Amino acid sequence: MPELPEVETVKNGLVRLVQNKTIADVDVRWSKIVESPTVDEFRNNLIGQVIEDVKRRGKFLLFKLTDFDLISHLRMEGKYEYFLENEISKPDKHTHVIFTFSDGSQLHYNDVRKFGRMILVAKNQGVLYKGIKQLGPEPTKKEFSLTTFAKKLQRSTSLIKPLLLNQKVVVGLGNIYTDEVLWTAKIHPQQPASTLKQEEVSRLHQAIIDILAKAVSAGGTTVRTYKNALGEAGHFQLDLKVYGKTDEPCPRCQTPISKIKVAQRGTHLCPHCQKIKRRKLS
DNA sequence: ACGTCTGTTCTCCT
DNA sequence: TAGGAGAACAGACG
Repeated sequence: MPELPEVETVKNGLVRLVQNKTIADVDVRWSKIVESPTVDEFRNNLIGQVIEDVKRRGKFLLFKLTDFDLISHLRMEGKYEYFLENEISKPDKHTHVIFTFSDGSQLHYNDVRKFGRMILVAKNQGVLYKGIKQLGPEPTKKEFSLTTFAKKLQRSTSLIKPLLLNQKVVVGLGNIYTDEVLWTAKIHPQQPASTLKQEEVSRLHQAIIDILAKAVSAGGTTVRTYKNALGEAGHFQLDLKVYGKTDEPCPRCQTPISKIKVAQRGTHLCPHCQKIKRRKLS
């Protein structure tokens, strides 16, 4: 499900719902969700811990506990759902982890495709976890330097779309926002990254910052099943220009949006606004 | 009924 | 070391 704006929205919901709650019990119903340590240690270490805060880094959630960091990645379809004691619903076959708090309320982790993962590490060691350590900057004006971005594009042999999906250059983009950002910057997804002109790099950089920020304000995008921790859909889907708009007119030039495959991912673009420019690879 | 599609990222291989 | 293919899994759709 989630790219950065959706994870940010889930994080904000979790802060409202479970901050300062004490974990009284943990039921792991699908053990592969817990990557490490063992399920027994995971459970034993979590019991008695207070959720002091919930943070986000890239698409990772970071629960800051009394003595541990709990890392959670939702991958494609992971969801958190919170229940007060008097309205707890029965777990279904997609409920893989249940946290019960000392006030009787529960937080369920649901994941139809079972791709999501949780990792429990020592306090403040979350940032050292491999998947987090290798992440690029957050897509904000403050963290995301245009000159560093330009240099990384220059040195890459990759096409621009797969490069943006790889979280090492900048975090937060997934398949939806990558298509949106490239349309906004008028760049073809299959343009080799090293052939972008300075002006294009600059437009792309700005589009990444702007679109992700706007999508956060809109509470994320719901195109299929995404819901935040409060069970609410996002509404950035109303602002999508190309994702899921195959054969609909481009909002800029009315040319029908086409859908192609790039790096095995469905990719939407305007064939008029986004043309591959034949340039020397430098 | 079956092949294809789906919001992610990790591992393996060249 | 970078980057492409395949894997992990389940369900919806035509």
